[in-house]
Amino acid sequence: MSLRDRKRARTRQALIDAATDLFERNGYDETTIADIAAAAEIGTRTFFSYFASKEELVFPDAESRVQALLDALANRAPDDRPIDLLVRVLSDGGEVSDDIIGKLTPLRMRLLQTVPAVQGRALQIQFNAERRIAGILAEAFPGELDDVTARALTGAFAGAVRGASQAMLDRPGDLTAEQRTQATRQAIVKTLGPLLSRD
Amino acid sequence: MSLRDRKRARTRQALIDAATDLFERNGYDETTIADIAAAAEIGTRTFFSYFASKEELVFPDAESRVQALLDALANRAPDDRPIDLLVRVLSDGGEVSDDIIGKLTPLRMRLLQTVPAVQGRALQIQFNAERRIAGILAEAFPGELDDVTARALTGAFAGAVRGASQAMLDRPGDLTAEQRTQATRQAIVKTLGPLLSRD
DNA sequence: TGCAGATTTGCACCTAGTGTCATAAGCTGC
DNA sequence: GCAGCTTATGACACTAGGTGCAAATCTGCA
Repeated sequence: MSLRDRKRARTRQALIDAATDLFERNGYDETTIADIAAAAEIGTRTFFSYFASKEELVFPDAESRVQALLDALANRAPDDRPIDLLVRVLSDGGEVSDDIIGKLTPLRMRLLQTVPAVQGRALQIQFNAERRIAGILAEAFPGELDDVTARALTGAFAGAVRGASQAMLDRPGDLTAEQRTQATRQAIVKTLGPLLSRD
Repeated sequence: MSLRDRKRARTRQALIDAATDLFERNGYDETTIADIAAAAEIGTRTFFSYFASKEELVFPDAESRVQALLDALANRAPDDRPIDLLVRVLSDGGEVSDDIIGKLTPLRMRLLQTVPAVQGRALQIQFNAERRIAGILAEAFPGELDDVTARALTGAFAGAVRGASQAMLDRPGDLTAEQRTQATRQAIVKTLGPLLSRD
């Protein structure tokens, strides 16, 4: 990794850290890009060579996460059905704890529920991921799964996960992450059970 | 309906028409709100008392459509399961041809595929609708369906419909609306079949 | 060291969107 | 049909996100 790349990575991380901090302290809408850039000690204009918009800051590793999902789709057991792959790859709510549960993850949860722009962007990212996942799925099961059906299946599964997760977040009370995951999983099984069981 | 209301409705429609026209002729991004307001002969500031943003122009009847779906959920047969309600209410792709297939509907399709902001907003609208539908569903089947499961089920169905519809749109070729609907329906049945069949 | 290519950044500019406020228009009771 | 209230309108000023451009700066490499 060249000096250039290392420096760039450092600046990028500095932006994420600065933004996380400012969002938490002053709120998302109240924090301007100029603020963030200043905190990371770069020019305002330069910000946009790192992130295309303020929302992107909340999903800094979106692409690598999606890529990880796609890669995970590659290794499959001989008797895997499409749904088995989806379960294995997406069952943990799509929330692969890629980052080491830094300060950003809980913040993101909060912003998802409070800032429309962030929610919209998240849905878009997930939607695009679904498209790519379905593409791979259709490729992996030629004959068995045409692209429209693959898309429907992926959408159904992702929709169930998203719905259950969201409902859990809406539900008040002090539940541990463990409990939430468990309840989410249970709701999905209850919903899609017939699709999951063999024969 | 008072003169005030009629006038307001007329202005609102004028804005939609003007926007539709301008979007079609010059493109979405190239059309400014000032342009639209000028074409509808109102002040730029006044635009925002009719629509909160440019995207909203593309979904002028979103709220009434969702409301129609929610109302449709009310009349159910004695032996309807939750999934039966969802099928009946959402199976036509959520695309109730409420407006008389004016120029806006095909334009919306195009914008959905080309303008990220529009796509994001559409997903948000659908997502919120899912929340409300799930709420009604959970209420309608107490004991049987807790709110998390209701959300998962609604998400799954809506996700399947959305996925299949999107895949159909991605698919090139000159298919009639009829053919598309048919293929979409078929993919959904193929995907969710086990959930739909009784016992 | 010196050059080529990439990065940074200031500057000017455009558009979306909001707050404020004076004015105009519609409504309601008499 | 008029007085008084409410609501809609639009002008003005302003903030913030975002882009294009060109000069300045930095890095990689010979």
